[in-house]
Amino acid sequence: MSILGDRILAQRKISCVQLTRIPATDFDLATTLDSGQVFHWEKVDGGFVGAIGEQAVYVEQDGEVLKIRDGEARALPRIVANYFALDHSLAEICASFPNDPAMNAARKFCRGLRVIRQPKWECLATFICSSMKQVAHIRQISRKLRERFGETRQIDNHVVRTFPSPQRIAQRSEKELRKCALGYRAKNLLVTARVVASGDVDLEKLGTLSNVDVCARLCELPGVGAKVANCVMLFAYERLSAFPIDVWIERILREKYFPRARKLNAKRLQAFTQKYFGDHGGYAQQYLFHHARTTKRKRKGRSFVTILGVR
DNA sequence: CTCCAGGGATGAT
DNA sequence: ATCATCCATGGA
Repeated sequence: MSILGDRILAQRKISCVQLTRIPATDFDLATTLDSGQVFHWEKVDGGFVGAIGEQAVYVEQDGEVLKIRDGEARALPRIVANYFALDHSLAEICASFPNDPAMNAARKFCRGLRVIRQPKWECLATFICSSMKQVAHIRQISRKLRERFGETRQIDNHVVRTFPSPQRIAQRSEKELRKCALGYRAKNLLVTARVVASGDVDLEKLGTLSNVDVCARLCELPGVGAKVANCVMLFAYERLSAFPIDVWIERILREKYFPRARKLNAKRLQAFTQKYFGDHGGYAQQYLFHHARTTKRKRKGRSFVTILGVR
């Protein structure tokens, strides 16, 4: 038989066999990976490849089952289930959302979206790089950081790069980091990496602190303000009440919850969201965010004129 | 081409 | 205490 034939057989064996199945009810993999909380997963034939920490993973969804590539790691099913937070009781969480038109529309639209558990440094570093960047840009920055400074992993015939450790980034220069399209964010990432690498701030230990204390400690880091801190709390510290307010969410809040209101500064908005959205506010926020960002095409009135006017 | 993006730090009122 | 400005970059 020809070499090509052998190769095809080998490939078919890899892609059809050796997939571990884990139950995943109330879960939508593609929606979750496209919801702007994680930025490095890449779509490949039928599924996605990416890294969970240091481990390369292939994962695809078949109804209420996740099929994952069983690599060397015995604990991979447990790692995947933990990463995608399959233990969150999503039905209860969604039922706890406020009952209002915007929230109901988002809840219906985002069915199966879960707030995942990300590695702390990776999440912190990525969101430091996220300021004034569109999701597509953040994906590109994440990819460049991984390509230049991360480590190579292999899953099937795909190459996956891990996110570089704080030590790894700490020993680069600001100029090197700027080559990853970071702009002014390079210095913030570099200084934060050096603070974390030095042990001056222990990201794991912050997990034992209260919400306000975690937020305060994170905000001491350069490039970390209220919004980034809340993203890290929500996506890496499992503080499900953390409610990040970015330009999208602020627009939604003003349009849907405070139509023609004056005197709405960031502090008042933040106070409202904590009280109104409650213990699972972070989930509610993520649903509102993804719904708005995904259905942005329908901007009304003047925008159509603008769109038609430009070529 | 212009617009704007999962903001934060700084200096001016 | 609140508000305005600047900061770099590239996809849409």
